[in-house]
Amino acid sequence: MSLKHGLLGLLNYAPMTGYELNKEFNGSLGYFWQAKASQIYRELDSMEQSGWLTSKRVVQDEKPNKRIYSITAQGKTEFLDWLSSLDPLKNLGRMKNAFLIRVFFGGELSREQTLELFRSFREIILEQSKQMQAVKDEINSLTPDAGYDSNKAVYWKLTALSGEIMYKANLEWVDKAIEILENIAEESETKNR
Amino acid sequence: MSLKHGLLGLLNYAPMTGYELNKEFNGSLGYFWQAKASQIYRELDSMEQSGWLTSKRVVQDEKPNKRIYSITAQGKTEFLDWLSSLDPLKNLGRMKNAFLIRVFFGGELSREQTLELFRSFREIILEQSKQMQAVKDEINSLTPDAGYDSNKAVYWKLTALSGEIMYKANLEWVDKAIEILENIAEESETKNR
DNA sequence: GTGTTATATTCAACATGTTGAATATAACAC
DNA sequence: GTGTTATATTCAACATGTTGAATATAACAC
Repeated sequence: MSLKHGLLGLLNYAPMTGYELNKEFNGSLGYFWQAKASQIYRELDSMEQSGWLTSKRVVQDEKPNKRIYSITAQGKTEFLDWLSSLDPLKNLGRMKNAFLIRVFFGGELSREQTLELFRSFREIILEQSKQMQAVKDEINSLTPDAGYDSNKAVYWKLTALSGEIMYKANLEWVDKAIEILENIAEESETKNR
Repeated sequence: MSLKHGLLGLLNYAPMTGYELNKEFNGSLGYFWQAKASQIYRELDSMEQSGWLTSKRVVQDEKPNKRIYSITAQGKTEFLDWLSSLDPLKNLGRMKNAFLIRVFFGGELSREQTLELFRSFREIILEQSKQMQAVKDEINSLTPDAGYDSNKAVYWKLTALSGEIMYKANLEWVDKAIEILENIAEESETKNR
């Protein structure tokens, strides 16, 4: 139930339309949880039915009508309960990593093919880690004016730090893996001479 | 489509029943991709309908009947195509991390509450990293007899190495986070004196 | 002038994942 | 003797996630 609660948390800051939420989401939570706009709208619907939100339709002339969502008292309770509960932590930490499934079956490919996979993967991780770094710099450059809240910023920085450390570790692993595979390739070449 | 292809890869080693596949899965791919038995049975059904598998029903006296699945030529092609394709890599690397959603909203809780969250999270990660370590030791102790295949083992070791490095990085982050939060707590205490 | 982006949803169809109940017997643990 | 584990699926219901089409206008870029 992370997406619903993430949206609830954003609406806890201020009422918003689905469109605005989608943008907010992509600029913050989106770095560690992905969701399409169509999913967000559907979740908002279901949250309203649960009584966590209310919505007001605003008629506009020149643009499509919009619907502004606000969190209810019940929604706030739900959000804070979820946020502070130690229970759902148990399911966390278990990582899902589709690339490792392919690595696991690497023996079915040639060494050149697996090396190519690893090199492509390396580029993707490197690209993402650069984006992460940019976000980190942005957060660190926030100044106490313009809605800056040092208490919130501490936690935003911690999420960016996690991204930084995890990408670094992933790169370290890819590099080690490439090195190992290249050495094996060389060894068998030497043998074949 | 990782689960289907993961199961395909296991059936590429040998024909198996859903029950056996579930056990195999939990002892290997399950470390980086989770699936319930009921999901596995359903996927097998759908894979058979796609022509990737065939199944044979085996009647047993004392135990429930079982169904043995075998990979087809079409299934093998599908598996190898998936394994070597560079295309699906693009969606990878994007991490989903439900704990970070909660960290992001840490400002809504008291410092003691967030510290409690981090400490609980630390225990969970530590526990999982120990399990990972046990698996790593197991793989490393494999010897060339008993179905050991040094080419496969290289890749199994690489998956275990990834787990090791990622858990280590996650622990490094949690420790840093706890340190940061404790220092802030102290500072505000000092101010309040 | 032509194409793209921003605005603001809604909808359908399908894929993937979770929870838990139901069935039935043998073997092993305490 | 009583409870748990292993064997071997099947099923229903629901939750979550993905893909892509549909609608309509204004503003900006080249």
